[in-house]
Amino acid sequence: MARPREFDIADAVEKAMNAFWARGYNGTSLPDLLDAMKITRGSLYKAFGSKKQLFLQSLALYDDHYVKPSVAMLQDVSMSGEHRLEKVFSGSVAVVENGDRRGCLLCNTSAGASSEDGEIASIVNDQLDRLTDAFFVALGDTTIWREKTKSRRRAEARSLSLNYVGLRVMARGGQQIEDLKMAAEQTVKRFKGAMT
Amino acid sequence: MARPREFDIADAVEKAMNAFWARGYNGTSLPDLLDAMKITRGSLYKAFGSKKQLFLQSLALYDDHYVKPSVAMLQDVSMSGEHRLEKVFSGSVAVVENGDRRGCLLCNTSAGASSEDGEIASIVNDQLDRLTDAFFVALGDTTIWREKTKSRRRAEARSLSLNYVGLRVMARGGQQIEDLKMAAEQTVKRFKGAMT
DNA sequence: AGAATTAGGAACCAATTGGTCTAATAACAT
DNA sequence: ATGTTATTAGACCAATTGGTTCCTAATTCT
Repeated sequence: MARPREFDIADAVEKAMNAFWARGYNGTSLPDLLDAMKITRGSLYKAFGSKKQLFLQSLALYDDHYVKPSVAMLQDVSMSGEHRLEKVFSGSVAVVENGDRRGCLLCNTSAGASSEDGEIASIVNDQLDRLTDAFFVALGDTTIWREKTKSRRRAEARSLSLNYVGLRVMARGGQQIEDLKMAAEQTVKRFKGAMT
Repeated sequence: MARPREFDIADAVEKAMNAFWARGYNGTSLPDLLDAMKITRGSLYKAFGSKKQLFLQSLALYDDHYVKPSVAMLQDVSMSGEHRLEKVFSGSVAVVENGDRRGCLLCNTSAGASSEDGEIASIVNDQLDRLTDAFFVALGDTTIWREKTKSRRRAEARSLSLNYVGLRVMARGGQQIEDLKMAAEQTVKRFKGAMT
């Protein structure tokens, strides 16, 4: 009978995800991961095979924990489209106000590891695209955008994605909270009215 | 009399800047830099002191070559504000169409090295802030935004900065050109009219 | 020619990197 | 107690990292 594993795989992946989120893929070394995960080298390689595979699993967990719930929220018709979209932007500012400047694992990776590894890029872009699609859905439930053509809403969803990524990167890069807040609020006006 | 230097400092810094731009600060190793700059280790350390100092000089060169000229262009009253702003966004898409997916050294650094080094973050944010200020100036020369309050223009300049950073990061991360283009064009509509 | 001074070259350094390997361990079955 | 099997522990590996050191080289001056 085999010796049982002493750690929980899902728990370990979550710890790795947080390490990668804080330091980026390239900036997170094996010792960093071992520290964060509280396991030894042999255990890490036995369970995950390689640093990259562990990163891919971290991206999948990020999807489960953050992207899918955000997409679901953006598609939740029990709330107005305005409210749903606003939650994304105000939420991104709120975490900074709470002292969390990690930004978004997808956005950080887009600017870093993606250009070195097409597989990573593909997975990251798939997640970002799903977020854009969810922006599109929520725009269809706003007073301002519901009556415009799908094509226009599609374009605006893409422009909102630029705002989202920009907001997350600027937050991570240390921009002033007041500036981030103002930028986010102005972005919100685009689907909430008062764009005059 | 000392032996004369065999390479040109400015030329070497430009080559370093391009290496850092392509691979990021942490992703660019000393051998990468020596290759790109065509000098030896001793020469690099003699001339620049450290990898970080070389990076700071690369950021300064990026400012001279890209940020200052963009700021000047955005403030050039011989063109309409609309035209100036549009040039920034269409130009960012055009370089991608030309095969250049490096993004923007500032944006990449914001998502990467900045969080590990406050000095780098400060310099990067100073440059980004100047770009935002230049957006503000150009907005004041657009038909749509010239008659609104400074406060509103300030907010919109910040929101446009999110779009700019998002566009550059998405480009680097490998997003489809058509999507980037649509996002940029939709962003342009915000100061060029036809936001209906 | 020798002196002075900085640059170039190449070896070296300690530390770190992602990954490998082997022995001991933990669990259950016989 | 022995056998089986996957896990853990910790040492090891080749390569790489940013930086240092020391000797040689290039230039001008006296």
